[in-house]
Amino acid sequence: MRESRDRIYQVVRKIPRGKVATYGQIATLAGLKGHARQVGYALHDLPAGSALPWHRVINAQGRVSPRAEPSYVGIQHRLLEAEGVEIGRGDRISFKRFGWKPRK
DNA sequence: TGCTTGACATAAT
DNA sequence: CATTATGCCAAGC
Repeated sequence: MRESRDRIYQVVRKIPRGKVATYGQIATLAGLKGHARQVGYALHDLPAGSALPWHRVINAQGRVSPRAEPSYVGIQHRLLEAEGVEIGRGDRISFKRFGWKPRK
């Protein structure tokens, strides 16, 4: 559904620079609680060249979700590092430091 | 209309 | 800490 997708985009756009959020969080904030997968769907449908910070959206394990194209994972890592997000060993990100805390 | 799939999440092993 | 199993819900076919 495009409406849900728009809502997801709206939330993703709110992620501050240098922070990351999980799909579950995005889904909840978008009012689609429990539809974490739809978030991934929406992002997959996201056209390349979009100004949406999709790279700030990761899974609950603190890692970049493996995509069809492995190359994009590296790109995402680079984008995150460029924003000040440190990626530890095993491509892990500390939510303790870089987790986005949205206000209810 | 019904089965399969998926940029997920959480718990168990 | 890595892998597996199960639950979840919507979109594709």
